[in-house]
Amino acid sequence: MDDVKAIHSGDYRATAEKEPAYAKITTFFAKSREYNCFYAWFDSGCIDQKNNAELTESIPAMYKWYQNANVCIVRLAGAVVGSNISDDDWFQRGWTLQELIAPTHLKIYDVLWNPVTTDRYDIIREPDWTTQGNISGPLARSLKPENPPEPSHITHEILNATGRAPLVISWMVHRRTTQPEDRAYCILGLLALYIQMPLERGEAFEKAFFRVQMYAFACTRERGLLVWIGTPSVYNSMFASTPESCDFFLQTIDPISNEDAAICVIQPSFDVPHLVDKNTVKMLIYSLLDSSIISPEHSSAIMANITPSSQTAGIPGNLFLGILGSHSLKNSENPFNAADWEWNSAGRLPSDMPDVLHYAVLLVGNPSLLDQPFARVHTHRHIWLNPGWAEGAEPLLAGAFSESLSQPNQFLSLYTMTSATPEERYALITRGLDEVLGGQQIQAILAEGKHPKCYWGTAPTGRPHIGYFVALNKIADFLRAGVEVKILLADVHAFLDNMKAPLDLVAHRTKYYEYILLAVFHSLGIPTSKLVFVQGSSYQLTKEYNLDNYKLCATVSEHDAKKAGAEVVKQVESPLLSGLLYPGLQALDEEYLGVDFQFGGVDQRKIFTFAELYLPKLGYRKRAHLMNPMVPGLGGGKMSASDPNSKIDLLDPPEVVRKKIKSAFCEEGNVEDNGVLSFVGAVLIPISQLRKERAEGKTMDDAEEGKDVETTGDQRPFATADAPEGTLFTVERDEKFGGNLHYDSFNSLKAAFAAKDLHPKDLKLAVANAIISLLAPIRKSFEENEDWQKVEKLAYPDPNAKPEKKKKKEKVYHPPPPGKGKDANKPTESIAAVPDSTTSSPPPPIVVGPEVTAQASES
RNA sequence: CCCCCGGUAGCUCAGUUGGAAGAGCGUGAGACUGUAAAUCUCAAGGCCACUGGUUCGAUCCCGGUCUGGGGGACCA
Repeated sequence: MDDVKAIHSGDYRATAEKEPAYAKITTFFAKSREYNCFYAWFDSGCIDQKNNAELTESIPAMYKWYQNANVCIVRLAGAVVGSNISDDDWFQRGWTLQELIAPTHLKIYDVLWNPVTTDRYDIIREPDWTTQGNISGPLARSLKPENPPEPSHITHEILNATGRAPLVISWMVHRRTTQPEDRAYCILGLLALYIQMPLERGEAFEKAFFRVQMYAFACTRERGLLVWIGTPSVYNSMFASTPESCDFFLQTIDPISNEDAAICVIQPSFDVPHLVDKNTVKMLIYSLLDSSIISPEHSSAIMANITPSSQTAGIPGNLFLGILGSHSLKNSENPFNAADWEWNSAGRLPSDMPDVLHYAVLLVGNPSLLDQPFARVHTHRHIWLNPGWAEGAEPLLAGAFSESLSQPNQFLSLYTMTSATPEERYALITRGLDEVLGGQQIQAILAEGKHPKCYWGTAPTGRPHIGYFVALNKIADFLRAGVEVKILLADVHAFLDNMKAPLDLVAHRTKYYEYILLAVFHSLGIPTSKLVFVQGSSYQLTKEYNLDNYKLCATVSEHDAKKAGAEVVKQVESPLLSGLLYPGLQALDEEYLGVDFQFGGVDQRKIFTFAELYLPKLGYRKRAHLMNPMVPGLGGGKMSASDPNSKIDLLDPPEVVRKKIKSAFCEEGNVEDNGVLSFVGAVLIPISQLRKERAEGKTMDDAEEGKDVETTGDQRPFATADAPEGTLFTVERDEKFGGNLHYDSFNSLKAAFAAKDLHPKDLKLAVANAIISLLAPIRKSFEENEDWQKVEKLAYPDPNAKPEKKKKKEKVYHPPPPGKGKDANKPTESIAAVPDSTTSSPPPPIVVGPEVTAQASES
């Protein structure tokens, strides 16, 4: 229909009637009338190919449009009645697949508009769920052989069934499109109705194919998408890289035998904003069972082994089903890295294995084959497994599966909750905090053996300062306690809060924040693979979110909104409306991020109580709130982002750090109003504590802490080599004043300072050195990362560079005539200044200014 | 849409019947203390929003523009 496109885009009024496409369209309309249709739709004329928004909306919907049409009329451009119509190009193209499959009533004409059969309809499919198994009509089941499965044989029942994905995808193997990415896009509607996936023209096929699978999976949880054989997508190894991987309907695949094995690897990518959850793993097991990879008798044996009714049925022969996981890998790295699987070398699952994994591997087959690469199944020789599993020697494994099937949320929790009691976890989660609201909720979650979810949000406004260490360090505690942590980059909030980040900067600042937060986490030894970064605008602009926001606006009084934001939202003389929305959005985030509690500074308290009050009024669950203490500013008062001297930026170079610490207010013996001392208590001691515990191996759930390959910088506590056991902070001091001082707690340090045993200057030097050592790795990663540096320039344009030195207008001084002017009543002075001017005529202008030339007098 | 008021140093604001721009706070340097603060001494900083006009001369008077605030717009 390329000719139609020409009409569509060109000036058709003059030439339209001469175009062949015009005749085609009018005939199409005439045929439509024969089927009593008064409205007709055709793709090339009714979708503006240049309008990306329209495309995005249309493409997934087209399937539904075809399905709901009274009749779908097809004209084969390369066939005439009598020839073999199934050779026509229409059966080879990608976009035409849904035209063949979706309609309830399909009528096919040849190139001369002769109907290919005398029947009113050629293929009729019943759409109703009771009759969807029916397919009839003269061309149904007769155009092509039934095997391999062919679209003209397929009923809607099959298309709606779980496990349909490989079938649908396999049809694309032999179909083609003009644009490579369309080969992926055109099955979107078949896989998931009503899905909205942004289309990118010129996108590489593999990326497009991955996104189609991901969106379809997110939308439908169609587990058939996980069933494929071949090379995994580079974007996410859950999914196939090409449609050919799903083509096992077309080729003979031997079921897994005792001499064979299959491995599936689940690896979420950054594009999938959640970790592999238990249900995904479970679904993968089912999809393996569904697939023809596993022979029926093995399949039933596995089922028997994992269903709760049977105890220890055992799997015949060497066949076994195993599961592994790792959370130490970076998304981009090869999951088959031997080093990352070392923890399995003990021959059993680790006792503190979390139920949320970054990688999960399901294995079916003969473990002795794992030392060799497989032809059909992607795998790698480096995986090590304990063969003992195969013989059912690990009854826990079977127990885990049966547990998982009876209680969907308990999958693998057998392994995760053995190392620490709920009480210990709760104590770890809440230690060092200023206040906890709704702690019982967290205790209840822990008591059930589940992992609480939390989020910490930050609005990308000014450059982050060292106060961030308090919150970020606390997150290490959360991870150790098995909390799932999301980091919200609240870009929308940054804009709403008095436009602290203008719209053109906010995207860059978000990126900048992501870089710097990652660098800080790495410098603290916190494995970032466990953290999920979420950008606020990724969900805060959706329809549902906005509707909830409006609901909230109709619930909250202006007075309450204003009060809730009083501490956090910048208070100005004439506040903007956006500031009133701020607390509401933050409340909704708890629901939309699906967390159990929110974590933030005590300055967030009003917003937190606001959320606790109003979220239930929208029918949502009330969340718990944890608040960390605030670090006071160096000059006393708040550490404010707007006052550069009250804060130290995370990227400040050592000289600046020393200078700022030096100028801080720090009165001898004064422990109340002392920013330097408070910083030791709020940041340095906790970090030291964390490092000490890590050195002692007390990291509980977070086994990777400090071992992450990304970890940068010195990870020792702030204590010198000569410090006694248990020292958390050493103050180096000149022998003249008595030598080094060692403290094992903040209280002892504070007491020493109050008693004036510890001099402010010594403290300042020690603190400055500690801060410098904390910041060094962050600065280093900044200097090594060119992208980050580019983003920094875009995010924080130099204000001094912007106003291109306004040229000064030359000033011409016109002395007042004698007797006039300000000093007229002091005649001696003015006459002395202009001795020649005795008349009343004004003196000539005197040009003032260094670079003034003749131009001045011209003007 | 109508009326009123404002825009001067980083901040809060003075000021001039039109005659080379001021304070307080803040900032920087120095002195005094084993840090800082306090105190003292010194210093830096302004297209007086933009743009036309009147004038020998405009931050000031007049017009326009931009921008911020307050009030009104037939309800009492």
